[in-house]
Amino acid sequence: MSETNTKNKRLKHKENLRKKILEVAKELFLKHGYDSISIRKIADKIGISPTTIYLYYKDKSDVIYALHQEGFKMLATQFAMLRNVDEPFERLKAMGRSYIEFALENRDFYELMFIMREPIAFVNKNYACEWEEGGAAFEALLVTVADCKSRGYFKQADLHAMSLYIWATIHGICSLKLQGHLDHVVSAHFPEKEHQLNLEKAFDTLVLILRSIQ
Amino acid sequence: MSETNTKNKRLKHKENLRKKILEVAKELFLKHGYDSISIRKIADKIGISPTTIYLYYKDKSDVIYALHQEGFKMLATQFAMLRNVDEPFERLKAMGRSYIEFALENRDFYELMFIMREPIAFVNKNYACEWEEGGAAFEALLVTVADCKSRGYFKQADLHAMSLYIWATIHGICSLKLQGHLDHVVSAHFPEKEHQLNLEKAFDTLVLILRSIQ
DNA sequence: AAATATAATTAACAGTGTTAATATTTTAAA
DNA sequence: TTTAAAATATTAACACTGTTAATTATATTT
Repeated sequence: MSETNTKNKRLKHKENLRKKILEVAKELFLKHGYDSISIRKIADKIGISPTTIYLYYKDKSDVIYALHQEGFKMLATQFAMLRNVDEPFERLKAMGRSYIEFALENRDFYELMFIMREPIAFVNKNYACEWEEGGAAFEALLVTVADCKSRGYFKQADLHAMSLYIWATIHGICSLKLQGHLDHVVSAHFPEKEHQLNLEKAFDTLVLILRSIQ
Repeated sequence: MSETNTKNKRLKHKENLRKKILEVAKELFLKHGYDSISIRKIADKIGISPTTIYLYYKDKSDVIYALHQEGFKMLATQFAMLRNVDEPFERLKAMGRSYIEFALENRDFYELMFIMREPIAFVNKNYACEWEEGGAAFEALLVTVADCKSRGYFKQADLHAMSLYIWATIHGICSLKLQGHLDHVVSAHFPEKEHQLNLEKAFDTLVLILRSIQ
């Protein structure tokens, strides 16, 4: 009885400290960016020794991968709210807007999830399996595109290719925006234009095009 | 006479060492990736002291920015070969293929040029102007899209928005491919498909769509 | 040849991730 | 309850990183 009790306490403590490490890592990440996530800084903030962290995470990229997973949970939560949009093309548009909104409001997380190589390199070398969270998000897109097709949209295109294409386009828009390329290049050629609108205009163009190929 | 001569010699020596530093940095970059570009490693390879590099480049991000510029020269060279393609839509397709080819054959350079934040942060903080090389590449796209429009393509869409959209789409395809997301996510859902084709299929979808909205 | 620029170096600072050896604390058995 | 064992945490150290200030060496000019 008391054995299992103490065991549970230890397990709970382990879990708590593991969570605490992730929490502090997230705090550093959101406050001062990716580069200032440091094992030593995390340890200092918690009040433990840097090496203790290695008892809870394999290495630094393990911590970063945990952060990566956090981000996908956030995105999944946002996507889940769109399930009640019945008309598939409307849902597709809403997903696009939601994705862009996520990218703009969680820039660092988006970078970690879709731009940086480190987290996916970690999962490749350690788990040797696939990328569950990302796969789930892509599945949501696939289902919606399939629904669109069943209602007469995108007749000429392959489901697989079409989904990939849509994701690539919206990711491209977000990626260029976040890295500053969008405003930078465009302002050089269109100094009079309002930069904030570039992203919206690119998205509207996608919607326009998708509608026109119905 | 002899004064200017010795002055020239010194200037030449300065230029040569500056070039040598960049050359070695490029070598390290291409052989072992971005992360193994280190001031100390560059210095060791040349046989000079690490601090000497600071007499030729402001700091590490200055070296990396120089590498960044190298990449844009390479891309410009590749684009220049397409000027003789007369039919604008054919030229647009060729540019897209050329861009993708560049990304696949110079993965590290592409990452440095369009994905990483460091070089553009450097130019922002130091030159306070714009991003010439990138601007030139975008201008080439703009001109081609304008030519397409003048021949009846993309009637409904704005030149500006359309160009941005095309760039974003192709960049998105390249970006997802290079970071491994493309194959990773898709293979989870389509294990039987050939991964190499994902990129081509996404590009073909773009071309199909662009043609259909003529 | 001496004075003066220029160029390059050494030494040091303040960081980084990570490992091996050691100490401490907690749990289980005698 | 005391002792052996297991789990947990720490210190010290290694091998790196970019970068700066002070110093030395080299080349140019007076």
